[in-house]
Amino acid sequence: MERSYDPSSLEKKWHEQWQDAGLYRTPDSEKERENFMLLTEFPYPSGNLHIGHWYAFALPDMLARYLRMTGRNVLYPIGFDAFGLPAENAAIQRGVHPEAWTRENIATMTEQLRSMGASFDWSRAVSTIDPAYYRWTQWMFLRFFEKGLAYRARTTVNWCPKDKTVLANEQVVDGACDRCGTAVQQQEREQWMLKTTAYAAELASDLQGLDYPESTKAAQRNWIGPSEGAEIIFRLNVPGQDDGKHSVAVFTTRPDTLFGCTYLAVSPELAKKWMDVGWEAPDAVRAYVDDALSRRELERLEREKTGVDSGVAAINPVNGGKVPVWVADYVLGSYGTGAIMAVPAHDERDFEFAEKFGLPVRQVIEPAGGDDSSGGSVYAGEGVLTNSGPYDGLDSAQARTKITAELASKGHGSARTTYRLRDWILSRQRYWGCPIPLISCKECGFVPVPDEQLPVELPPLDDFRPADDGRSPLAKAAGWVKAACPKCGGDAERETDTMDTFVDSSWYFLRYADPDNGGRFAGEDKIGAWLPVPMYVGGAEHNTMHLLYSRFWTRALNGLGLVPFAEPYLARRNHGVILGPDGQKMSKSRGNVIDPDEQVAKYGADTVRMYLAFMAPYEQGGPWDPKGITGVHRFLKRFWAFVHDRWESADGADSEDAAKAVHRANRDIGDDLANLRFNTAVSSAMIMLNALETETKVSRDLLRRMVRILAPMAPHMAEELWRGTLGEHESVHVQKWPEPEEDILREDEYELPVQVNGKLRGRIVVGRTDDERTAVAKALQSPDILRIIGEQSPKKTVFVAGRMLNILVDESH
RNA sequence: GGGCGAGUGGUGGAACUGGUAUACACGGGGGACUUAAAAUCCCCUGCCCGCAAGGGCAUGUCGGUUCGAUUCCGACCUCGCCCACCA
Repeated sequence: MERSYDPSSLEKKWHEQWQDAGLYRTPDSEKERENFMLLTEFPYPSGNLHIGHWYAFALPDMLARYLRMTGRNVLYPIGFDAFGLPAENAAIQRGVHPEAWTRENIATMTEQLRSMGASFDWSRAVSTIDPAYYRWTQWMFLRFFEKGLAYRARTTVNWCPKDKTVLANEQVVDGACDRCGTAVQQQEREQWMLKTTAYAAELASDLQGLDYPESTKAAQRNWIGPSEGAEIIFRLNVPGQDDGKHSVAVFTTRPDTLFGCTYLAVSPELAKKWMDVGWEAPDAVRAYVDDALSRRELERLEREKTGVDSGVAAINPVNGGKVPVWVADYVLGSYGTGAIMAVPAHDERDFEFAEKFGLPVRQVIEPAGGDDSSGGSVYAGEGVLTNSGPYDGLDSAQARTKITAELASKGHGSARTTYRLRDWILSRQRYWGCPIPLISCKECGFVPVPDEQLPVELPPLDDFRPADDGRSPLAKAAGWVKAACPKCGGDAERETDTMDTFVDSSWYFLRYADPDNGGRFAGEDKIGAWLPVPMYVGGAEHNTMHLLYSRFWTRALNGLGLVPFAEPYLARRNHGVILGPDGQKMSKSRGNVIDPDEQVAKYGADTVRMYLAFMAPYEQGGPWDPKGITGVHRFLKRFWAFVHDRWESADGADSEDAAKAVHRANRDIGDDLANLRFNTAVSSAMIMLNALETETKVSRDLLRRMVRILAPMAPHMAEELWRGTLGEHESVHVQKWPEPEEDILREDEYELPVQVNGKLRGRIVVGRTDDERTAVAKALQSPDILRIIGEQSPKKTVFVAGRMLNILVDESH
């Protein structure tokens, strides 16, 4: 008796069944099965699962299931990246404790994630807010601290003068506090930093060996931004001080233009440093620096170039020429040395500045061949040196080498590669993050909390706003802050900053290998069994920061001998974004949000999974089409009905076409899933069913095969058919992926398209092993072809076995 | 300004390594079933000419290589994403 397809009851039934049976619990090793951790980016527990989560998890789940069926011991882990600002906002707005809010969200989302029917191993679920997890975050931090990779430095933070609070970057909207609208200022403070730049060169060069999309590699390279050039030292004449007593280093990629330098420009940040060490700067300079430093970087970028003459003069080391030193905020304090040699003739920015302030422009490069010089008065390209004394006539590349070498020999500079990458500012003045396990002692400085006292747990607190002095809310937990110095035993204070949440996600994949280990972040044997990650699937928005931080973190651990590999992820694939039906990003305010729970209620999880797979290439994504999903739903209903109908009536035999249709789908779906081509995998299944529905002879063997190859895509329906209709006892998800049989797929005869002069003119039936001569002979008997070529005999023929035959004749008139 | 990528029917898209362009699906048209609707099923559906057979045109534009180009090369146009006063 045929039952109608009722996804809601059968899906629920199997979720419970799978869970009770521990179907997706993954052992650390299995006989004759290769371990494979298929990693996806663990979610932030916002409290509600959206369609993007389905895209991120349900589709890789198809790959996980396929890999399992083809003999791998697949770990498909899940967890929660659960520290972060929204929990604090909820606490402040609604009076819920951040932890309570977060834990509740985790509970809700766990249920929603289960409804997806993904093959997560929940027994290994990791949550970054568990002290048992962040204990190891702290432990790793201390190892970095001991090695000098974690250090303290002054940097600026966003400061709201009205709320008297430090703001995270995402709390600054158009330069204003997102709560009160007050203009945000910059404030300097001491922060903990991680020395990511120590690994900049390796992080850039080692990309080569990784199986990442080209765009991801480019994003990484771009972010690290290696730039080759030279550091050049200029002696300074500072009024009121001995000439040449001080000096400044500048970074340039164009030492060949050194003779064209007509002034130096230093960043306000560097000028401030000079003042701090005793420079008696003119009032105008002080005013300018104060003003520039109070502005946000974005604002500095947007306005017209400004600056002020510092009164200091610099000596060009290559010719002894004297040039003025200006302070200008178009120079970045955080890049290179914070100072530049300005060459207005060959740099747009310097030219703009020079023009505004009447500074000289001195041309020292002539475009090679003399052809160019089109456009404005600034030639920024390479060429031949002029007005450059002994270097005249050299080309830019030669001059760079020579000038740099001669400067180096006199101690006036050196070749240098500079990176755009900055050190990682780790400190956050926040409650809901991982505490930094250090104690500040007046006598001993910053002292690590002893390992055996880890984790340093977050103290209970009622008010989660940052303290009025801009310190973290933790500063308000007086009892917690007070501590004895682990070194001298004297009165001391705990560090009150917490860590950036990117820390938590920098090593979570390691914990999946050994989530319950109480003695180490993960046992060495477990790490050896599971890591590095062979495949990491995630959103393109994490191609820069998360990926880079995580790569850095792993490299740092590797440097300490704590993990036996430098790169955490051997392969990476990105997925696209699902947009609303209007083609816009989904948002409540636009009213274009597709709620996955509603879709599941209407069509079932299998339909939602398969529609997401079908709608577009995975790396691309695109708009959700409310009509489009019906096509997939119809397919599943037809598949269901087909298997039911045919199971009872099936006798032993298949028609040849039926067997071909199934084995072809068998092969194609396998290839497609293995390569994350989910859209064509679904299409292959549809083609199979379309072909079968008109076939009368379909055997039970063939039906079994059909159900198994559908299992990765529609796990619930496949299980119900397999164990219900087909009467099997073991889950379909522990079955072997069937091998498509070559004998069945091989065609003894096939239709060969025949072209005449490159135009398709007919088809002939040829044997699989027919050679060119046979094919041509057959073609020349075909009326379709004869009609075109008439009496002519072929001038030339091109034959591609299995593909086509092209017959070339003289064009008739 | 730099980097990466994409332009194929009314729509989402398919096409292996240069070899039958438009698979699969949505939408549309027609029909069956039904009192009706939903659901389901069948047929048609790139454009132009033609009753038909058939022919011509078409993968952003223009060129090139080739027996043959959506695919490779060059120039251009358009769009998207990421980065950006990085010296």
